[in-house]
Amino acid sequence: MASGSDWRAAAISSDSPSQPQAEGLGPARPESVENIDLRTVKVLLPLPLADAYDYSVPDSLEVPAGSFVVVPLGKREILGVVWGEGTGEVPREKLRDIVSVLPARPMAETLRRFVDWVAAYTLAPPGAVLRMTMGSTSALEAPRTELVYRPAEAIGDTDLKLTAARRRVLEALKDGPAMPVAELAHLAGVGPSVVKTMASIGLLSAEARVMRRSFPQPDGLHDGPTLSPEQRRVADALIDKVKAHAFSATLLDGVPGAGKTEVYFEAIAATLAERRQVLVLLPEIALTAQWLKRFEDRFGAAPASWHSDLTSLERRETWRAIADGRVSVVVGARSALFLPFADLGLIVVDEEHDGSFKQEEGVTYNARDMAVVRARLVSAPVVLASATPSLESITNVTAGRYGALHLPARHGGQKLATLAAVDLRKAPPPRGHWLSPPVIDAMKETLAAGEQVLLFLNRRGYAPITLCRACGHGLECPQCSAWLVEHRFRRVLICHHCGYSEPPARTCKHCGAIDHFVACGPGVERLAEEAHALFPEARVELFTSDSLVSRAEATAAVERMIAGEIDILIGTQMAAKGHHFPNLTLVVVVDADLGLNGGDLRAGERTFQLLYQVAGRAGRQDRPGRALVQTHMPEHPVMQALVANDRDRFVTAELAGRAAAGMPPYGRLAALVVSGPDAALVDNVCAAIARQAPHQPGVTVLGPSTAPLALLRGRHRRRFLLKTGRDIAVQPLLHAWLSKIGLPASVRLQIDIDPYSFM
DNA sequence: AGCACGCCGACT
DNA sequence: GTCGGCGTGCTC
Repeated sequence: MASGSDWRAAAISSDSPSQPQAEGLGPARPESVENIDLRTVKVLLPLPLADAYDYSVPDSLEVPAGSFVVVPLGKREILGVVWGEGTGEVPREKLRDIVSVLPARPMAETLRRFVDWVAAYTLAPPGAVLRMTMGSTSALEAPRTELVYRPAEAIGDTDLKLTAARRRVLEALKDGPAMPVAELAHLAGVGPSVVKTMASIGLLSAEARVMRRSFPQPDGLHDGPTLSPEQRRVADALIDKVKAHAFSATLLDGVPGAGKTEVYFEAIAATLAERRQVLVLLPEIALTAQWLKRFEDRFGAAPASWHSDLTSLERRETWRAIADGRVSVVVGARSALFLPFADLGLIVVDEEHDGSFKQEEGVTYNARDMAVVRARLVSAPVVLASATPSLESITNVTAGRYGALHLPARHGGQKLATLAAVDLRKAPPPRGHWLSPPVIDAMKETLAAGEQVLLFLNRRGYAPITLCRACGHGLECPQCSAWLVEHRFRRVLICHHCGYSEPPARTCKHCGAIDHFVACGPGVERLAEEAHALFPEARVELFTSDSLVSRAEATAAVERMIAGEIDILIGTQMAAKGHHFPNLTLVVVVDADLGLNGGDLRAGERTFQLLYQVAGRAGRQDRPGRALVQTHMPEHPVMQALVANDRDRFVTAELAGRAAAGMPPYGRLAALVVSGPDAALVDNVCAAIARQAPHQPGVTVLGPSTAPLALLRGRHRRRFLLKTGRDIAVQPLLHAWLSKIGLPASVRLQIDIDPYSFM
């Protein structure tokens, strides 16, 4: 895992701002005799270092706070940001001069404070957070240039060389701007070599021009959809918040189809009218062609998008355009939160309940929560939109920390799907199969009516475990303790945690038995096989991150589904998000218990959210859909609320459980993961950590336990869970506790504040 | 994050 | 004998 969350680096950093000055030194800047004429500044580097470094400033340079500067570090030169006055704590002989200041506008103070805030909250080194704001390492490299050509000043005595082609080139340039080769050659109807030759013999002069991608400007002037009176009221309330130019946090809550997107689009239009910038955060998976099309229909142009598959050139162009204020709307996944907006006027977090806003590696932040922090720092409104708000947000509304706007279901809108549990104890599927008889009957009816079926299962691959029937040995990843998952279509065994893969073998390494491997448990591929066997005529398709590798493939699959070219769609989480399939009338949750029993705090919440979304989307006006939920525990309160599709009842049941357990949102959690290649050494460190564990009211330390993946990428892992009351600040507590622990170099300690996944 | 330094295995 | 693997430590 990235060393970005190595707390040792962070620990020192959160100390030093409060560190008293050395004795006898002046209050603001130490001024010992030899330092009196030396200007120094703190420069934060985009590296996981403990803190900013001091550098001396040559007389010729002006370096206001926020300046992007090149500084020497060891024997290389890297880009950093001036973070403030020098500390004066570094001996003069270690100080080195800043090399240069980049001609870019300095990083805004609000963004610098945001970096510090996120670093302090997540206990990550500030440099690791800074790195996220720099977008890509090359974001500030000199912009690309291209050569443009204009007629040379004096061409008097070169008449003899003016061929017809050359004349056309000069004609094309007459009175117009200088042009790059390709454009000029095209316009003059000549080959590029003509232009090049003319430049080399002095008929044309060339100069370098900065290339800048231009971004189309969305505007709010296009006609929006006609809003219902309720939608208008909610939209107006959001517009007022935009116009206030002040911080506010608002939960925008409404069932699927109630018009949340249309309503926050109105707030976006209002922000554009104020000539300020907008950031829309979406879960990676929800940034779909459908969403972009809706945006373009309303605003006449696409927003700038920021996601993981941008090329480095696109990243650089987009980053700079945002910093220059040439981009007015950015839509992106969580990392877009760290972009250098010139004048941010509104943040929207759509699908705010979605777990993918939580970054699990490196700096472990939750983009939804940090969006509220950034909005506060820039004095702008933030809107959290969801049909199934997270329990955290619901609690924040109840406590008065966030406002709430509710969109009622549209009158005459589509009917909700009917939900029913299928008790797997009473109607079990045949051995080795996963679809129960009632589900198969429902599938038959649906297919007979020419309608579509979605089988939902959150297990990739063919089967979660492969066992040897002769000795019972399961196939495990050699680097992790996770099972290897068979991907039968691709003929490989894959570790879903580290990506390790190997070809399927016929011989068991443990007992030597040949061809005794057997797949255990359900996976989407196996489900596809079962569906195919049951309905040989039906067109079955997989919708998973393994079968759809690119954005384009995913889009194409969605289009095939809408066009009715698929009868049975089988998918993981990916299939459940953001799509509306009008002819889909049966949704089957193949194993709802997977979500309820994983020892995962939010499993029930996720299952509920999934079903609620699905229930709101399946079917159409004349033929409402239905959803069948296969479970072994239909009497579980969460399952009952789920089948009743009763959000309030679910929230009440789930919150009661959380309160009883002192879990979020009623308490705070932090996970500590200790890892290293030597298990005994890791255990020693854990023993030391356990000995120093804080004892105070409202604080519980659980662990050490072997982390759910006891061996990950060759490192043995142990986990502590720190549980405290809401009123306790976790960071100082962790700080005081862990600063007493000496860590051997090979052992790493990672901290995850507000963990999501318990894996 | 890089990059060097350092201490153990197979070779131009 | 050295070339080179990556564990460990440092960079104002």
